[in-house]
Amino acid sequence: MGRSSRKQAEENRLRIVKAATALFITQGIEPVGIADVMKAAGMTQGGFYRHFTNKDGLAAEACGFAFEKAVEIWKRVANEAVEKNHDPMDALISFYLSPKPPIMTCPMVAFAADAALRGADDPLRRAYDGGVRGLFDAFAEFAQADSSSADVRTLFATMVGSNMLARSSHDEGWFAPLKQSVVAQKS
Amino acid sequence: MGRSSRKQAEENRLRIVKAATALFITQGIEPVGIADVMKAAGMTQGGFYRHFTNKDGLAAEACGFAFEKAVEIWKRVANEAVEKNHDPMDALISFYLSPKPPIMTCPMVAFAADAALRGADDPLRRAYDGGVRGLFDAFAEFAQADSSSADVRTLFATMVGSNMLARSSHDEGWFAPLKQSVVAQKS
DNA sequence: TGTACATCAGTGAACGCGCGTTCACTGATGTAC
DNA sequence: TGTACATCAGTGAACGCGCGTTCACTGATGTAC
Repeated sequence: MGRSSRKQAEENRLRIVKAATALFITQGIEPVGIADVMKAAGMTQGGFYRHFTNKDGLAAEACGFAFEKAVEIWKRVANEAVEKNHDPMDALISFYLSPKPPIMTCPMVAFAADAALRGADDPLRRAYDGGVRGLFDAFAEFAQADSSSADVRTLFATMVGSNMLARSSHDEGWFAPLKQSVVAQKS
Repeated sequence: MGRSSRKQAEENRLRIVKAATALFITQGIEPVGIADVMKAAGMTQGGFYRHFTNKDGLAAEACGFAFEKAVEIWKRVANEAVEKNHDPMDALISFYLSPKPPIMTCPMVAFAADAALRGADDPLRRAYDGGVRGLFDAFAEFAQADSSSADVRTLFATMVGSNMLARSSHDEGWFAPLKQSVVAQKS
C-alpha cells in the first residue's frame, strides 16, 4: 500500500466528504460510523484522521458540502425554467416538493435536529446557518420583483415545512397543497 | 427502600415519562441517557426496566405524551381566544411562533429527525404520525369555514417550517413574516 | 383481624457491546544534494 | 539525472469510554388462609 501522492490524497479526501454527505443525509449523523464512511469511500477507518481532526469536523464539512450542492442544483433548476419562459419559482417549488428528489433530500431538513442542539460557535451549526442563508438567497433571487421579502420568507418556510412534514410523517399529502395554493394565488 | 405500592409505582412511571419528555424535547433522544431520565425522575437507573422494555419504548411513549400535551395546550389557547372574540387561528399562530414557548418546543420539530429514520411499524414513528395528525386536526378545527383544506394544510406547513427554521438556524427572523402575511391576507 | 409467605418496585454494581480514537507499522512519494 | 533519506497517506489491530441492559439483592406491599 504505502503513501499516496498529494493529488491522490486530495481526491481521497473529497471522496470521504462525498460519501459522508450521502450517508449523513439519508441516515443522520449519529448512526453512521467512521468505519462506514471510510468503507463507502473505499478505504479503512484508520486513514480517516489524516484528513479530519474528528467526526464532528467531517460532519460540519459534509453539511456545508450538502448545502453547496443544493444551491448549485436549485440555480440550475431555476435557470432552466427561465430559459423555457417558465416561472422559476414554480419550477423550484415543484422540484423541491417532488416525492423522489433526484439527488438528495434537503439539507435544511436533514441537519436541522443536529444543528439545533449545538452552541453558537459549533462548526456544524455555523455550516448549517450559512447553508440556510445561502439556499434562501438562491431562492429569493428568483422571486417576483413585486413580492415583499416577508412573502418570500413565508413561501420558503412553507416549502420547508411541507417537506419536513411529508418526510418525517411519511405522508405525501403534504406535498400537493402548496403547489395548489401557489397556482391559485396567481390566478 | 423495598417495594413501592401499586399506586406509587404508577405515579413513578408517569414521572419517568414526564421527565423523559422534557429531556427529549430539549436535547433530543440520543444524547439523553436512561440514567439521566431516572435521575430527573428521582430514581436510579436500575428501576427503569420495571416500567419499560427498553429506551425505545420510553421514547415512543414520551413522543406520544408530548403530542397529547401539545393538543391540550393548543385547544386551550384557541378556546380562550374564541371566548374573547378573537380569531383562534391568529391566537394559535402567535402562540406557536412565540420565541419563548411557555412549556415546550413543538414535538413535530423535536421528534422529526428520529421519526423520519424509522420503519413504518416502529412505535416511535407510529406515535409521531398519530401525533402530527392529532395536532393538525386540532388546528383545522378552528380554521374559518370558507378556507379550503389545502389552504389549511399550507398554513400549517408554514407554521411548522417557520418554527423549524427559526429554531435550528437560530434566526428569529423566521417568526415575524408569517404573522405579518396572515394579517395582510385578511385585510 | 392476624399471620406467614409470595411478589415485585426500586437499588446500585457490573457487564458487554459499539464506536470514536490511537498507534505501530508499511512502503510509495517527495526532497535534498 | 541518480541516490539516500525523510515524510506521511493509508492499514488494521487495539484501546477505552459511554451507555443500554442485566442481575443479585432488599424490604415493603399484596395475598392466602
